[in-house]
Amino acid sequence: MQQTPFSVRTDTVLFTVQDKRLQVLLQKVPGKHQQWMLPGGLLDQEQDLDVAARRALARATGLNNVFLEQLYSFANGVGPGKQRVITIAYYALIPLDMAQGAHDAMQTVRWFDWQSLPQLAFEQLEIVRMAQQRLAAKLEYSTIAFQFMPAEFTLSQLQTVYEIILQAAVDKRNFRKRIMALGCLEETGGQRREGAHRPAKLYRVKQPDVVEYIK
Amino acid sequence: MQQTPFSVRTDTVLFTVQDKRLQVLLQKVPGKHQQWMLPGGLLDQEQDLDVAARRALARATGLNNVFLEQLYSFANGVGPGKQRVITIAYYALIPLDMAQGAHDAMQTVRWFDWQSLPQLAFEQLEIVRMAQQRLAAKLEYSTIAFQFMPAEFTLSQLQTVYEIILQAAVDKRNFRKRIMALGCLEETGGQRREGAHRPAKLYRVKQPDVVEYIK
DNA sequence: CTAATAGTGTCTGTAAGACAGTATTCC
DNA sequence: GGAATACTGTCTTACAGACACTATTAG
Repeated sequence: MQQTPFSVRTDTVLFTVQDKRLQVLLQKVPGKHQQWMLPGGLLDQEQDLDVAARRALARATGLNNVFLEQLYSFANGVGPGKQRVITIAYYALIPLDMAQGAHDAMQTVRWFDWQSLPQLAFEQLEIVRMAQQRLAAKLEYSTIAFQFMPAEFTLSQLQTVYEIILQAAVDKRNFRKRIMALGCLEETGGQRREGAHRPAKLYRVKQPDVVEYIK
Repeated sequence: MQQTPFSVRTDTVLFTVQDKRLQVLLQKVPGKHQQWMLPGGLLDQEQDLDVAARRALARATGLNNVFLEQLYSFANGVGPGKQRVITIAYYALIPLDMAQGAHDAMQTVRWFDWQSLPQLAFEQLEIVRMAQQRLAAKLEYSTIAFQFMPAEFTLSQLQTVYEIILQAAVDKRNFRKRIMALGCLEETGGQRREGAHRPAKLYRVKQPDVVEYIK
């Protein structure tokens, strides 16, 4: 059987929440002026797709050990005589306080509001859309939102993350009841003062690396 | 940048429910004695991965227009000097009354209870496990189970499908209450007699091609 | 009349959602 | 004391689950 040769790449939608917006990290297309793309790269001798995606993300941002999950695969760039490209899309989340680090690490990357991205290859826009949908869905039935949280955080911070991603206001009392009922958080004992008002209790996630299904 | 050449294949876990078991269709490995594999094939100039998966499935089984969804992608067969293979896994469902057709179409395929499969390549066993988990999860939050149903069916048949996939007994009254509340079914007006007992009403799915998220 | 499956309603407990006032701090 | 955010509890409603008897048929 005649086989077509393929290139295979992983591309990752890296999310964070910053400035009251859900943001996506994009990387400059090398050599091209003001063109952007998802961080990613061609697959070579990596054993594992996840490893390849993590490595490409680390190369672009300097970030390791982020939450990362496979999203969907696409066949792009079809055309007679062209080499075909298979894209394995991933999405990843980093805590609020690491976003600045990603930005500074190299000057080739930048955060964009996910709803006002610059020009991207068509399939990459589709990937971002799909990733945002998956993220919003997972907020409802898993503890994925904790992946956005720094080591210590207030419940108001967490609520803000939910409101931004779901694009809807959330009732404070019901939210706290629900979150605390999960049993995943514990008080650190510390407080945060940041204005002319009562200080907020700080919490931490008991098992920060575990994303659980709930309900 | 040096590129490794890849083969890309789609492999599909085709499910049906038959003989009170969730069954998976496997295909004989050509040339090999008593070895089985998931129906699938190498990708060539297909425009779309879904199209390729459907075509490979149709080639093996003669079936078209089945419910089919992408599952996950894997990088297999790693080894120095070897050509690497990327597998895009799919899963598909067919109605109870089409399973016999798939079996008869060619003598190269057979249904197996998903819990007692013959020897398979390791990654294919993993794919089946993952597909079964996805299917069981989707039963709870979507109308995917209707994809197993023939054009007309009884509520007891439908309940049996749920019980087999979830591997748990279901209360008849609560089940009917919940299913009818979805508003996806309508009575055909017909009945089915099949024994020394009261005949069952027949139902059909209002929009058989739509799988909805519920709750 | 027996055996076998189809069909049906109520009660109870739990979880989600609506809703408003007090507490603490900084200036 | 004013402004700003943290923090807390009750009531109502909807859905999920437990539970048992009648209906209809073939033989």
